[in-house]
Amino acid sequence: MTRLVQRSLSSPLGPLRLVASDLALVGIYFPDHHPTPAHAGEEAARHPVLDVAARELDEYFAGRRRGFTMVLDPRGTAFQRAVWQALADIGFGEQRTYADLARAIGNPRAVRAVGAANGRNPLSIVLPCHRVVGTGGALTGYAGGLAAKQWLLAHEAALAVIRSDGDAPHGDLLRQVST
Amino acid sequence: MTRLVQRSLSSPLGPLRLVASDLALVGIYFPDHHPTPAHAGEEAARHPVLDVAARELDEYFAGRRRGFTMVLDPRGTAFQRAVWQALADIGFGEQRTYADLARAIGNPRAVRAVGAANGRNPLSIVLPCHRVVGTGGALTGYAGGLAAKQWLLAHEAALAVIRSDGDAPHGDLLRQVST
DNA sequence: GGTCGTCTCGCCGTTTTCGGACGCCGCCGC
DNA sequence: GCGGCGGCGTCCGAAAACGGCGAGACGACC
Repeated sequence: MTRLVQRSLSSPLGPLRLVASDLALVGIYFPDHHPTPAHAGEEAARHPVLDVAARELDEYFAGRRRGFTMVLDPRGTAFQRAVWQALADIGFGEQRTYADLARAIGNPRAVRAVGAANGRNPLSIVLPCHRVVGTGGALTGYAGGLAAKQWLLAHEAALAVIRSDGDAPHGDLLRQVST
Repeated sequence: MTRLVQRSLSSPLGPLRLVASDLALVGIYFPDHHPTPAHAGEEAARHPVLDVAARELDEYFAGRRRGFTMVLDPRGTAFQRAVWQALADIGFGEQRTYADLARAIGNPRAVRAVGAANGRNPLSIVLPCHRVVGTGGALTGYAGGLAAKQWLLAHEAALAVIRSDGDAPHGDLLRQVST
């Protein structure tokens, strides 16, 4: 396996850890990511992929970006990659249910397995597993914590519509959830 | 799945249970076959496949037959069928090692898997898994018990060579092994 | 110093076990 | 009735365990 490098990126959700191979981004992890990822590597000052990823994520958090262009290499089983691929089809500000995703990959009864694969998504934010919720609308879970999921959804919702009433309120939501 | 029928056949190795579908023979099992097969069905008085199988097995045990002609339908995974197919290429009185079989199916490192597939051979005797031994010559295992394997090998060895000194001695070998 | 045995460990398909980022259904409170 | 909550059933994939092995590494004997 090719050597991995990493870098920390500060964000509104705390310091994110970006991990890359020579060619592609393989991981984006929250401070206390669950389950704890195995990926690790040495710190890299200059790195083509990490540089792009860091810039685009900064833009995303600043509200100036809705999609990403860096090369991705999400590593997992065939099933997991199928699920993660389906994630990529969910547009900015949209939402899907776990059942939706199961149908999308042609395995409509694999609802729970989809949930598990979602939980193993190594590229949080870029592969938008935060846009997947329960059929009833419940957030149900997130590797970076439900508060982070809520923040991301609010962030996108605020930008997805044409707003006339000032700034997005999602700064507050982070506190709301952590009861 | 098509309905299965069965019949018991007495043999020098005890009563064998023959199982068939409408079209083909799917199982030949020893009295205390290990692992216990799932196949079961109603007793059949007249049945085209079972009739042929019973006759040919009788001839085999009597030393008047070296190959079989009935239609076979060994049910298993793709890998298992590949192994069982390779069994069919081992001639009467010959022997192969598990490593030989692994090479034969083009997967030389799958030695243990070959052993496992061998153990699941549903058509004992007809698909001659008894002709497969360890590299060192050890018998290593048999669904009908090592004594049965030993008996079959001796039975074939005795008939495979042109003998001038009377009858085959394999009746005794059954006792030898069960120490 | 061979050489035979025993032990260990790598291999690989199958089987079993495990656990969950679901979702239905029923109960309870209103 | 209606909505919300909680328990349980179900259904998957993932991971670990399991052999009908075999090659190599040691040790203990001639």
